[in-house]
Amino acid sequence: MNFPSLKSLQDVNIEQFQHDLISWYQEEKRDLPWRKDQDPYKVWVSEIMLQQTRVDTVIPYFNNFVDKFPTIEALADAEEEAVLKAWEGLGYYSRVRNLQTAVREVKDQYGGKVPDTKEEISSLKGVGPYTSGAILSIAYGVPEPAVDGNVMRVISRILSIWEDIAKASSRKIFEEAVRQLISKEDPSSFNQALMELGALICTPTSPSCLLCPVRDHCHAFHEGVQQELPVKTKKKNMRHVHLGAAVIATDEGDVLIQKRPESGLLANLWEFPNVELSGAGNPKMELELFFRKEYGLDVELQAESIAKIQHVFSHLTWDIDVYYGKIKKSPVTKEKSQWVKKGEVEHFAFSVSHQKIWQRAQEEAKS
DNA sequence: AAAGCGGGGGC
DNA sequence: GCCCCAGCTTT
Repeated sequence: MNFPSLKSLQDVNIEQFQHDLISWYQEEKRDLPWRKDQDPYKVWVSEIMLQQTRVDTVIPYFNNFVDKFPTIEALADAEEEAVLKAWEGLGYYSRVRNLQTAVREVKDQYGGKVPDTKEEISSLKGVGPYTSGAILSIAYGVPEPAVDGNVMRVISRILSIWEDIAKASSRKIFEEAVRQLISKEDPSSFNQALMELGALICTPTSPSCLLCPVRDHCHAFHEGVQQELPVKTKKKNMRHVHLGAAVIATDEGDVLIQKRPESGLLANLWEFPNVELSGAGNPKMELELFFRKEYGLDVELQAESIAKIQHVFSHLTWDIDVYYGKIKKSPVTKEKSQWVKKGEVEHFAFSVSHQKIWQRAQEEAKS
């Protein structure tokens, strides 16, 4: 394959670059919980959590997760409900469902040992090009690239690469660059150093070039174009969905919840009954009709909504009108729905938007 | 190649 | 408000 944009590699003193980068990393690296050992399982968990998620967000989740599921075996044998609960609020929930699927595969097919070849590890559910390289280099010391958003940003500046990093095909260019730059003696520190540099120094906006340990190797800095790199085209507009949701409670202190479908958005998480509003009629009427048809319940909701909640996803926005209603307890006909005690709601995994709904409803119940 | 998939923080 | 974040899977 031909990489015309990598001619700048010839200008880089690779040995010196490795030394400057790794020395800085050894001196400045943050004390993070997944850096306490090289247990492949814990490296794996951390890398999945860190996908599209900041370090500060991940730290408490990681500590709780490895406390509850300390080994491959423990996670493989856990209930999915418990695993989702441990992931609650972290987002991209398919990550953890794929992780459990993959861990069970490791237990059954690899004797409980995380495989150490690119082919085997890449075949595991949820392990893509980045994660396989990260686990191989960090846990096993294999000199494989681990190219994430940080690395593309850093390398695009160092080598002055103007490819659009939003394109899937661009990743291979950066992998090839890293393959030539990576330290064979310490690929773990090298890969983590690139990401640490991207997080601490070579940031998306206003990079701290004057503090950069590899400034002397950086083409973008010498040309004064570090602010213009990387090139990244932007995404499309997002969709709005208008929902009506209701918290239905009995005098005995039960509330109605339901489980979302096993695929798609927020798969297998719990939520309060809700329906997409058509705009024909008012939300209260549409919701009451929905309860009659889907649950076989005659609900009289409060006339006014108790909250309007907007929740922004990466690809769509929910505008939720929240209602509250009291009802006599009676059997429900809808599948995957059930009455639960108010005090037990917290044992189920909800998306953040429905956690907000529950919080608001409890305030309403008190008043 | 493009779309679907969460949630939070920085500016 | 927009952009980004230690990306992967499905279509």
